[in-house]
Amino acid sequence: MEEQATDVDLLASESEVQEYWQKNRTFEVTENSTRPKFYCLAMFPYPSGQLHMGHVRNFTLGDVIARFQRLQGKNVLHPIGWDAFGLPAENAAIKRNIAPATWTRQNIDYMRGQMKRLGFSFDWSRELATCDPEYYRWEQWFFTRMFKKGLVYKKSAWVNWDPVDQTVLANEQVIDGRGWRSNALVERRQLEQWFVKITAYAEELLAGLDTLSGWPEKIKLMQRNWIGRSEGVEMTFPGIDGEGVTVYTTRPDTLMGATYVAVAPQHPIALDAARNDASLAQFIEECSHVKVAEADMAKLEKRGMPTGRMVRHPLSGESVPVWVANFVLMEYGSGAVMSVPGHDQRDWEFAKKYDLPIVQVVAPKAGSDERCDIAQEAYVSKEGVLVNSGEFDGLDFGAAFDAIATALSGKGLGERQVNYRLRDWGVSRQRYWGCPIPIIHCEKCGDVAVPDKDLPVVLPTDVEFEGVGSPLRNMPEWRNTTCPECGAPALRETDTFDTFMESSWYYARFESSHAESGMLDERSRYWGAVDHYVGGEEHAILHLLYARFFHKMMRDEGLVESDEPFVNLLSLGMVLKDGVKMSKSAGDAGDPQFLLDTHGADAVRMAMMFSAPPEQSFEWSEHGVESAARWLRRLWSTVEQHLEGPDPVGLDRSVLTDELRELRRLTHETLSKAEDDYGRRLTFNTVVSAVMSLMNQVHKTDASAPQARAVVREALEVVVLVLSPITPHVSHQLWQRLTGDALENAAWPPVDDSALARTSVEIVIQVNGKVRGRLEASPGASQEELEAQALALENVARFVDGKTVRKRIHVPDKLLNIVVS
RNA sequence: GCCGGGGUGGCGGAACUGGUAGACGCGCCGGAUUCAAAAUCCGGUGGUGGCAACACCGUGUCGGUUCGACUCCGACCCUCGGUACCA
Repeated sequence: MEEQATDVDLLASESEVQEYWQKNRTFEVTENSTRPKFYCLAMFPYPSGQLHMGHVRNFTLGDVIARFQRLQGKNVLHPIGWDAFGLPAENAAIKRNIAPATWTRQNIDYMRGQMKRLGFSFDWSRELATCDPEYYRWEQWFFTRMFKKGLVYKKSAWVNWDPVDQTVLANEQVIDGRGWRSNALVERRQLEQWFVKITAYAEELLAGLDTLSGWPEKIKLMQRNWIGRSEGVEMTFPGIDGEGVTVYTTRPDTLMGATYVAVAPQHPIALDAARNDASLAQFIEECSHVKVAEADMAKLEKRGMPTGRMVRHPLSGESVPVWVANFVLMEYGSGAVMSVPGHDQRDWEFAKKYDLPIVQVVAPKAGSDERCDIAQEAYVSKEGVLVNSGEFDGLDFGAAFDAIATALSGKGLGERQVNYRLRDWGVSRQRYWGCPIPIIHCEKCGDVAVPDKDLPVVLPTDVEFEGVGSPLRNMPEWRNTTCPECGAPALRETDTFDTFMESSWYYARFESSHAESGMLDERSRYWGAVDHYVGGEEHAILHLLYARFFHKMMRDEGLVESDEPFVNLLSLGMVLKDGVKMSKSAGDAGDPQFLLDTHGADAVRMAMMFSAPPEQSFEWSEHGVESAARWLRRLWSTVEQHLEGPDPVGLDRSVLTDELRELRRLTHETLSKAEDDYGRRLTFNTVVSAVMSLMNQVHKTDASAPQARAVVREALEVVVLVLSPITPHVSHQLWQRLTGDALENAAWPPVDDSALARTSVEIVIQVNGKVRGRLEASPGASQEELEAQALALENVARFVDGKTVRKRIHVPDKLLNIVVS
């Protein structure tokens, strides 16, 4: 039936549809709808210059969900904005001598154009950029609330310091221990910085995960592990000739096997000991030339040195040496650990290396088949019982934990304690391109919050930025101010916020778009939590945890009502290019512009959706785009040819041929599958393939008879509608032609269950689990019936004859397995 | 190092609850159309053996559970993401 495809100009057609959307403000939403609300949000992008295929995937997936929910009759909020502060703008400023603000605004303009070209159904009236004073003003306002509440404090923390550029470096700017521009050996330095007490919410952040049934288990598991709640004992090893050392352990049962104590290189006891020990001082100095990152610390060769100090074992009273170890983190716990080389592999290796004693205090229970040879490796199991532990011998893990904790408590040297791996959130950045921290330092009054009436503290944008030193520190006219409390001359804080601050609440601001009366307004009550949040799996921990934390702080401030910001989460795999993730640091690899210009937005969107299911990472290849465009042109010409025929007659189900019944069954199966894939499974690749299969069937159908035309018409309408979330431009045009109505008025049609009924099913016949034949049977055929027919099949008989049938497994309407011996 | 994923034809992937492995598409091969080509349409396509019917092998590796394993369990290899200052 195929004629040659008419040459449809997909590109011209797309700009026509986009003009229509713009003119009709099709996707702008208000809060007074009677339809149920649905808030769909894809993680907003950093304006790095141009979109890459990772963005295309992210926003297409969000758009598909938004458009599907509209077809389901929801009032859909689908906003977009820009995570506009950040490091790359400063890098660009240095490299190209362009102000960060100018560079950022230019990038936003270009990327907005690309997004419009991709046909995303955003409500553009709600667009925001986090570098707008109108936006960050409320972040500053909120920070001062938290400051007054005591959720914000200052403490000293480590940074990577570039001694040549006189600047703090991000971890990614430190390459092999050297500054990326200066190539200077980076040092660790301590600076006074602002922290927000996320640990105060650790328990709630952990418990809240159990309520998030719409989140992938793997994300919740990662967050649980990140928070890292543990139950243990904090105890002190009293000093002999100086200070004692406090340690935290989750294995107090092994305490009698502690043969030394290891402290971080920056631990006070280490620094003190180094004063009279040049080689120790040298060792500590060497340890300071490691990047602040945990991964780098952990990959270090484990090294240590004795401090010469001794402490007393809290129970045995024996002298225990204190060592400095480069793998002990000052910022975790008390910066010291008790070392039990018999029952901790890392301690075991350290003890072997430095010839420290290894004592076994736990042994496998009698009759256990656990391996235990302290000479070869540490025995780390919690299944054993205590030995060599005096009065505690014979106790298992639980009993020993209790007994030793009680003994320590009795001596006043230790207490049970719940500990978290989670650390407080350091929000200070020694950067220019960020939101100014709204604090004023007064010599008399200390750190004072900027009063509401003086907000926002606007970041000056007319700066010379060279990447050396801090521009804000060098701007006395900005920095010098007066104390809001006493009126004396005072200085502004020159640090800016971590950009995770801005991305922790933007979802809420979209709801109360452009509110001038406050951070959020009553519109946030209508929209509530984000119903579906879409974004890359690389944000599984930091961004999503900070946003959950921020939401709870906003709730406790009376700004939002829900406990969690994101009801459902779709965590996307990476789009890889040559095996690595696409990101701003990967340059402009994967700019979709050329593909948009040659094949159009629908083809790019369809190819992207068809490539892989959302959670999966995959290597991007352009090959699918051309074939998607070809497929869409063919769909178009098929619809056109259909419309050239006579007007359709009404569908009469009672007179359909088997072939037409089959096509109708496939049509309604596709409809049913697509609804499930869009709404529940979120696998849009399988929607595309189901629709392709249906079209293959349409092409095989002889559509000359009136009833055939009616069945084909139904199939074409289903194809156009079902595909419309993915290919909105083509669907818009074809729906108009098929139905005479606008696509945005369309509703998802009901599945006709009667069309789904089958007249016969294929049964697979197995012998001993191997497929030996198939047969057609009526649905519901009995096992006896099927077995008789099966044994009549030559190939089945061949494997059964001369053997004894031992068992039959029957899966109704699917399979019969005959087990013989 | 630690935490969390992933590994299926030449390629992207499908198989949803333990029940036909490879749907759908790309690529490739053959055919139609064409003076010829492009475009388009039709057909074939996991490997090995066989004229064929069909058989054997096959979902990273090794082992286990089961009538039956891509799917469940154990060990390992490779790979990707995160690792608190990239966002």
